[in-house]
Amino acid sequence: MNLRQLRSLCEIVDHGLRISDAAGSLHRSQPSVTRQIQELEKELGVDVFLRRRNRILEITPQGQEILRIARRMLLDADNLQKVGAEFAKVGQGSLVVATTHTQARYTLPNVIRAFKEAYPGVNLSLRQGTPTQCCELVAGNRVDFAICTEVEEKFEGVLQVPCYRLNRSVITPPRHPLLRVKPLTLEAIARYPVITYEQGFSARGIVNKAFADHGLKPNVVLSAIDADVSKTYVHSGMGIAILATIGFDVARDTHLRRIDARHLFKSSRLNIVVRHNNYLRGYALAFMRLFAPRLNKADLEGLLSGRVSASRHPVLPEL
Amino acid sequence: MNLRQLRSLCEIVDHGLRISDAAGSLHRSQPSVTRQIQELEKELGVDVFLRRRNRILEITPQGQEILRIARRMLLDADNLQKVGAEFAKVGQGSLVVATTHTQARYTLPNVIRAFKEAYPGVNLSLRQGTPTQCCELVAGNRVDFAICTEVEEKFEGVLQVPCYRLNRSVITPPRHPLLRVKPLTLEAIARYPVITYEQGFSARGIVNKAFADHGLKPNVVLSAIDADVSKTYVHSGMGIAILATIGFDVARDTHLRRIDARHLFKSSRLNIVVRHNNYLRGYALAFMRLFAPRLNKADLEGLLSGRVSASRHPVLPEL
DNA sequence: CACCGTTACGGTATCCGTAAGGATT
DNA sequence: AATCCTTACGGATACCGTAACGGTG
Repeated sequence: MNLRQLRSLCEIVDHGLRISDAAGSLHRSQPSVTRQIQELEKELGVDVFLRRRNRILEITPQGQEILRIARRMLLDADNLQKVGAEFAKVGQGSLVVATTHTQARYTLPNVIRAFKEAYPGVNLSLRQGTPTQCCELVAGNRVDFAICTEVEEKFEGVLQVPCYRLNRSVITPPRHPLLRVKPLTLEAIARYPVITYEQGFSARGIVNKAFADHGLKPNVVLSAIDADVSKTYVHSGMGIAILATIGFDVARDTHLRRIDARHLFKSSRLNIVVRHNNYLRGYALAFMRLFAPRLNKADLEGLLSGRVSASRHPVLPEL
Repeated sequence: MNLRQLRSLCEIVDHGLRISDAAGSLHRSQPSVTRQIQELEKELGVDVFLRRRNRILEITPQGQEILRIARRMLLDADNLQKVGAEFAKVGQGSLVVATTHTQARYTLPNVIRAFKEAYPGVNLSLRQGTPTQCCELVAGNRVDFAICTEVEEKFEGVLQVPCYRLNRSVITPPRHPLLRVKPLTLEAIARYPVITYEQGFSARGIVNKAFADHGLKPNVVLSAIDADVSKTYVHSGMGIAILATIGFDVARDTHLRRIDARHLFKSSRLNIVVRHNNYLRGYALAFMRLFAPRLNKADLEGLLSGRVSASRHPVLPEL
């Protein structure tokens, strides 16, 4: 058995069971890939694919099982490379972090500045998406880790480590009638057109639920994935926004007003999202600790290797 | 990178950093093994071993990290073979279970009888040892799983799944004065010579602690690893024995008497011990369920893959 | 000198790509 | 006809084992 064979297997599956496509992506000739699979099947003594006259129809149950293990092995092969890179050139390499707009724009700038200073040799890049997309990137090992609010779905092999608690605020234009409602109520908010996050963000679910629980139906005039877009429309008078408090920048958003609404909406958790059994280079752990200093290296490695499991309801600092 | 290189690495480490020995065990020439390591080091760009003039002194920290991952990959390679065997010949193959004397002799006979009937094609073998030895066998992937009482030490990658609770009884010859002490007390027991398990069994620790907590010091005249040996000496009048209740066979031990002592000694847990990320063939899971029907296949697989973590204090049936 | 790991070399087995074949839509 | 997987074949490559080499106790 052979890693090449396993790579072929995974690539075929990832390309919708088309050997030719897999071959292209592997930079191999197509017959070569065919043979890898044949030899794997011969050695394990099982059919991995269900064929019908020179055509692959589906993967067998055995194949599924084999695929799962193969993927883990390839991930480990990748990990070995990373270990090599880590020790060959400590502090040099690349780091890819997936995150949402809000975090990229409001939470991470300080972290990134500090990181760049500490690790000038690391090529840092951010991939932006919804929390769900971030988790998918982590699951597929396309990024080193993600920083985003929690996601309901479970992703195979993906671990969410809660770091902070995010509260909500209502953002209004200056002299908005809501500014005089004290304390702020959901009923009051529901009287005005609302701008908030799109489906797919946990915030959206929380906002919806809060209103629904009070038998209210907010008038959502715009869903955005982006706090800046939301604020732009608030400023233009289209409505008020319900955003994470961190999305309001006291220094720059002087043309807007913020009303704390933590008593109205459930807070959500801001997580670091990592892949199980993924080797994280030293500077990746350093980035995480810059983001959440309370994280402890040993704990994190325990979590990653699956030896320890995360406590489900830790006390989290607010951001 | 390839699996041969990783196998060489592990074998070298397992043979005390002697390449020649590793080569022998791998059925390869010694230069071949040397080259595997050189190529691995070249490809990863790290020194795995610290050499000093043609002699390997130790493994580098990088090497340690690499070794960990390599071992996991080789385990997975093994798992792939098992998946193959499983589907090629369902219900044929071999199963190796580590256990202690007491379980082999008193708990497992029924399980094994049922198993043999259900899977006549499986070559079942038992390896006997102390609980600690059983865990070591699991850790080293030398057995499929183990059934034994709990051990204090943590073994890397080894998972203990509690299944039953074991109580203690005092075993005496007929007409022993203790038989008239009701209720039985530790003070009463301490007046007589005691036979119990050797160090290394959780029972020994529990027994010692029970006496110590009452400021008593039992007069242990013999430590055995074996309930049958203990009973033999009880019968010969050497003393009374403190054993797991299951170690008393009402039908056959007519020449002995049993006094329930569950109120005096902490019960201990009887666990199934499995290795993390180990593929268990269908009949291995079947064996476990014959032993502990409350085990659920999906749960077990969840545990094995590390997705779920075991509840630490489940309610257990008594055996 | 016995032992151990590294280097050098020649033969073999493996694996790749090209080309051709058979089946399906 | 176009697409897709499989089989066949020649050449390059990788890998193994033997033998020779250099340190070490």
